Amino acid sequence: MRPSHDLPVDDLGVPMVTLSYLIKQVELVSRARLDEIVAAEGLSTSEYTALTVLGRRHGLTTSDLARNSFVRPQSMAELIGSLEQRDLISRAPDAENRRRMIISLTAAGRALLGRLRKPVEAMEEEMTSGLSPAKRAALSAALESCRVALSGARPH
Amino acid sequence: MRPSHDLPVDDLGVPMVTLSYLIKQVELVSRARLDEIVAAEGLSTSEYTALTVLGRRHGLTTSDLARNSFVRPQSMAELIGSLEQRDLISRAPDAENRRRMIISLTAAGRALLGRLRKPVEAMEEEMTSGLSPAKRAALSAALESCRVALSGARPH
DNA sequence: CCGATATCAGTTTAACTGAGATAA
DNA sequence: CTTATCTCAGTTAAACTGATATCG
Repeated sequence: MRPSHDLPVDDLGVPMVTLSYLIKQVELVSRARLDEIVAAEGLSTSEYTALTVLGRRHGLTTSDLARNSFVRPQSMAELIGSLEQRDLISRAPDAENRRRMIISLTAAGRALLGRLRKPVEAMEEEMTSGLSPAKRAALSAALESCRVALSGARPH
Repeated sequence: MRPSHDLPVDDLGVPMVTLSYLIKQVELVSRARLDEIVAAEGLSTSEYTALTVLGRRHGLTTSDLARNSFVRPQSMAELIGSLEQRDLISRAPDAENRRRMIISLTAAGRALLGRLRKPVEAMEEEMTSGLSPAKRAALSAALESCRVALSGARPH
């Protein structure tokens, strides 16, 4: 008899890996690759991620980015300050709420993202090389479903 | 005309989110939930993860676990030392290689994993509540394919 | 007055690098 | 001789908490 504290097993009794463990493992390997790619442009992966979010959505503040990355505003402020010093982003007070400092990519920031586009796409191509286009699309859709189900957040 | 440094867009010109970004986002939300769940038993998510790996595979050392989590052996040694002090794991020299210290779960460690099984499963159920069983299975398979494609392609 | 944002300051944590001993 | 493991020690990086000011 199997004790109740055993890990979940499949039909053959093989210990199963949880979905969150699999997600973490894929995140670890893709993160390691991304670290190398963006380091060539002097960026950390966290900085790169912030830049891509800023390239996709407009009118964001440091606090918005902090919530997006599950860190405190003070932590994100340090990262943003570094990007600002390097002229990859700029900030300007929101006309409607002068407490908010709206962040924008500079031309240099957009150019940097442009240089990283191909190598990042190549890494993702390699990562999904075992999947048909349909399965890859299903993977993205399933991940988005997981994100929404757990956070209740609005779609991108 | 769209400058070459623009981010990828879909057929409607909507900026697209990369797969690695989606994976990171799902990892962030599931990680936040897992943090809360395992904190009830005085664990960090990293500690919980190490315990689940040890519950699934036998004969592992600190260095093995470090490789699995992409950290240095010294970092994993600190985590393992803490689990050992709490009697959740024990270590014994490998008979065939007395330099290796093989880690095993103690009865207390297995019991702890047992107590966490249901709440963790409940979180994953919630995360995949928008997916059919077939789609959830496909998600796991696709993630495993991604992991192998990226990590199998490189030495070390 | 309250809530959100920004910012300054100090602290903690979890990783890191380096060095040295031992076993196969 | 080389490589892998373990361990001790110090360092760094990136988060954290706390406090303060301002805007709406």
